[in-house]
Amino acid sequence: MRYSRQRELITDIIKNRCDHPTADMIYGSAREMEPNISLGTVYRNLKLLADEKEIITLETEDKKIHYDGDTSRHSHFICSKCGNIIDLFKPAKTPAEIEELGLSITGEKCIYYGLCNLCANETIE
Amino acid sequence: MRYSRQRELITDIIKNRCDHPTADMIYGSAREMEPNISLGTVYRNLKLLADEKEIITLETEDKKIHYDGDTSRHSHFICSKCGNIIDLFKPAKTPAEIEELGLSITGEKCIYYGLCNLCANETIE
DNA sequence: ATAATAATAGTAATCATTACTGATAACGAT
DNA sequence: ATCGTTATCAGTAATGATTACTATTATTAT
Repeated sequence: MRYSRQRELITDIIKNRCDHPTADMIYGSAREMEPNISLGTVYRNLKLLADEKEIITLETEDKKIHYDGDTSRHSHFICSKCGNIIDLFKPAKTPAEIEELGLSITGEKCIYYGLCNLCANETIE
Repeated sequence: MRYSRQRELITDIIKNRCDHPTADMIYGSAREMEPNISLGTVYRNLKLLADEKEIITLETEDKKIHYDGDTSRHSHFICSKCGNIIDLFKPAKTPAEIEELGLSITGEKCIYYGLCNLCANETIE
């Protein structure tokens, strides 16, 4: 894999964000530094980085892939009202039980749904 | 919500399958009973049933929505080779911990990835 | 520096899903 | 039971995120 300025930029953007941006959002950020960068380049590199396990993908109900630069074991909480994605601490509870079935776990995606604090308060008011 | 023969058929199909079919697969099954049923009808009713929480959706890496007629708390194991989806027992371990953060959980999606038994054996041979 | 070729910008194509439209069917009121 | 209202349907067109394609540019080993 050759070096490319564009890929380094995309990697930096994801690794330095604590939200879970879509390709389009990353494209927007990238254009601030690299105005001519192509959306296709963003998608191609996101897929590359995901294949290399440099980043994680989250398939959500908004039909867009969200990317996460934090590859440590952790799960996510998605607000069912606003769709906001919040990082949760490492759960990793049942894997042992699952491996007793003969299934070897190489990754996990654990998502909980509900209202985030902001939206829960909104509803009350 | 009015009764419709098509919706009943779609509901029956999902509830009586233990796999996690896509809209297209359900459409295929439905056409065996109802040859003129429309793909749009299948999609519309799947969305309706999901909104009513009669069924569950699974957003996976194959970019297709998979549907699950079992709405009881359970998680899924997806083979990263063949994409096969296997039901797992109820994990539901950390919700209490999560709710301590002030987040109220109304649903969860917990997916583990790895090789299913079939694919694991294939690799060895 | 040069050649070989990975990576890019820009655009076209793909494909799951959704929206639209005129026809059909469910069902409460008569 | 028929009628009128309107949800639902079949069929098709549109949408939109993602991927593929192509000519050009940039990286890197020699």
